[in-house]
Amino acid sequence: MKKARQLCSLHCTNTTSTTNSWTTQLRDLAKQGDYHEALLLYRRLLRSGDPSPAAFTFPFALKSCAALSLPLLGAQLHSHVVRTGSQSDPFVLTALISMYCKCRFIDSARKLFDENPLCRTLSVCYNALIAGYTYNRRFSDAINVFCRMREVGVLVNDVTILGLVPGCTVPKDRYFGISVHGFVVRCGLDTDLSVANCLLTMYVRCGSIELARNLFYDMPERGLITWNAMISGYAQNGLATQVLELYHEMESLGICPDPVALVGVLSSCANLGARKVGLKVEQQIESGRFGYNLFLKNALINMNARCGNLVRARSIFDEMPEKTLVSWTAIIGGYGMHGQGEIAVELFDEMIKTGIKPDGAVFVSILSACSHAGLTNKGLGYFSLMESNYGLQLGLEHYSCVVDLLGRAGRLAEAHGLIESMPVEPDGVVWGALLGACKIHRNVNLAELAFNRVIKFEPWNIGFYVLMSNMYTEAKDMEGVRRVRVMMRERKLKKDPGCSYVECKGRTHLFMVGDRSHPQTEEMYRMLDRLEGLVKELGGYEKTDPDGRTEELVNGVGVHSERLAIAFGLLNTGLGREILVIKNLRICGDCHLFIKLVSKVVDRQFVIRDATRFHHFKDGACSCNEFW
DNA sequence: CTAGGGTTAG
Repeated sequence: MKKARQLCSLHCTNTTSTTNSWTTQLRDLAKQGDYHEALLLYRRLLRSGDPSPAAFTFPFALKSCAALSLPLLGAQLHSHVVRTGSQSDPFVLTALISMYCKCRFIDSARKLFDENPLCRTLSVCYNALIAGYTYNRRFSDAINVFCRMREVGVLVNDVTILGLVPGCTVPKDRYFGISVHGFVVRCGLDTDLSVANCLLTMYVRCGSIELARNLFYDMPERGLITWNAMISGYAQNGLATQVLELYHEMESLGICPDPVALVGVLSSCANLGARKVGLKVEQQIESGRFGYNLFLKNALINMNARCGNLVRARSIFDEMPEKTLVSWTAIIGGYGMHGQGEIAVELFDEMIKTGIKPDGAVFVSILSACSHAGLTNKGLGYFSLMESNYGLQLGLEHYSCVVDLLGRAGRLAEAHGLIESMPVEPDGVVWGALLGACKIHRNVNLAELAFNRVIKFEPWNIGFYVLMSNMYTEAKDMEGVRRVRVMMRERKLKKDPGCSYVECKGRTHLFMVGDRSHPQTEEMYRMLDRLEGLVKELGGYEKTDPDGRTEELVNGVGVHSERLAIAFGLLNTGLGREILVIKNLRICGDCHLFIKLVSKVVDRQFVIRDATRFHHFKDGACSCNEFW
């Protein structure tokens, strides 16, 4: 790149270029995205003394100003345009409007549009203004311009639609989106691939995945972008299994994916804990056939971390010459997920040192990492810095992390106090975190309060009823158990228990809470008793946990599923081998301490894989093997 | 003037 620039400047200074070749060079630079260089060239062009040829280069120079967000230079160019009488050139006009819009000077764009009579007859000018309003998130203004365009009879074309439709971003916008879709069909614009892709993405963003899917299967031809839009659409809506299905369909049709598709696939592998597919994709990427970029590396870090290979995730991270905030968030979240909060903390501090400005997402990662590792005060420290030091808004997700943090540490009153002092209305997640903490520390009174709040927000969430019922069982409050059971029956909620999986000799074994269905059940329970003895003997809980939390191996409700998975793994896998435990960590984040302790006691390595959306496979543990 | 992408607790 540097060499190309040197060549270019040599060329520019040493030859007596004609206007055309200057313009061509400028255009090429702008097209390559080398906007800075393009503007330097433009300046030299001006200095060459002849102002009139500059007119041809205005659109490219303006585009560069737009890309670099240089409104002052853009305005200078505008006056230059006026001086040279170029404001009757449609290309220049649209470039000016677009420049102002991209620089967030939308009112200047509007002024220009209103004051220039030529503008009001040209599709391209309307298009630029509509796209500009959309870009500046002034969707209703965009709609108004679109309506006026139709009133005055200016031709609506594909680009008009492409500028307007992305303004539909929230579910309620989809009604407008649907009406535009109808208009598009009536005008015959629906045969345009980019228009169809744009509509497809619109449905995804408005949360109408059904409509997106219908459109996808109705389309007579699909381009790579169509496939990608559908894959990311599923991925963003949490439909990870559908992503993998679509990816397989793509493969069977012989369509070669590109990095965009693979990012969506990897993200779904991460959510499913689908290691086999993930590794296959990673190998394909390494073969170099599909291209490689930053997005893909971040997706690989995330996939490896969530699929149990934290070491690999770390090495990809370490080898990245350029790390973005997302890279840091992924690796910090990875360590947090595996209960290695200390490393997460080190990484977070290192990130701050390198001058990266943290955002809300990375704070969620670090707070939850602290929570899982019992680093309560460390986490509280970060929380207090969020607003004061980094000027970040505290969201519900941060409050829920801190309630979880305090709650796990047994500081239930403080957790409750924090909820009461929140400037925003707490939601079900926040109350749910308190409820979970009450479960760990057996505070039935506070649990009742949290339970009553949480089911107001998520009455359909079976997990909370099960949790409360189990607490009553522990407290031998049979009346309480009955009350919860009645509520569940009234609401027609069926038990949908959490589960863990362990891989052994190529097969995946599934365990529910308190499971006794496995043929080796007796052996497994004996193994757990032995482990409990060993851990207690070594004073494991007290020594390991800086905040003195305790966690029992077996509770009154039934043995946690990951414990069964571990017991099974210890019984059935060879010495020195890693035991892979797959657990829905979002439902039960408690397993880390246990795994850490047992890992020490038996001197074996456990690899945890997070299968957040694994329950999509619950129809049969075997079906997941196809993906793994 | 113009269609697709990574990270976030319970």
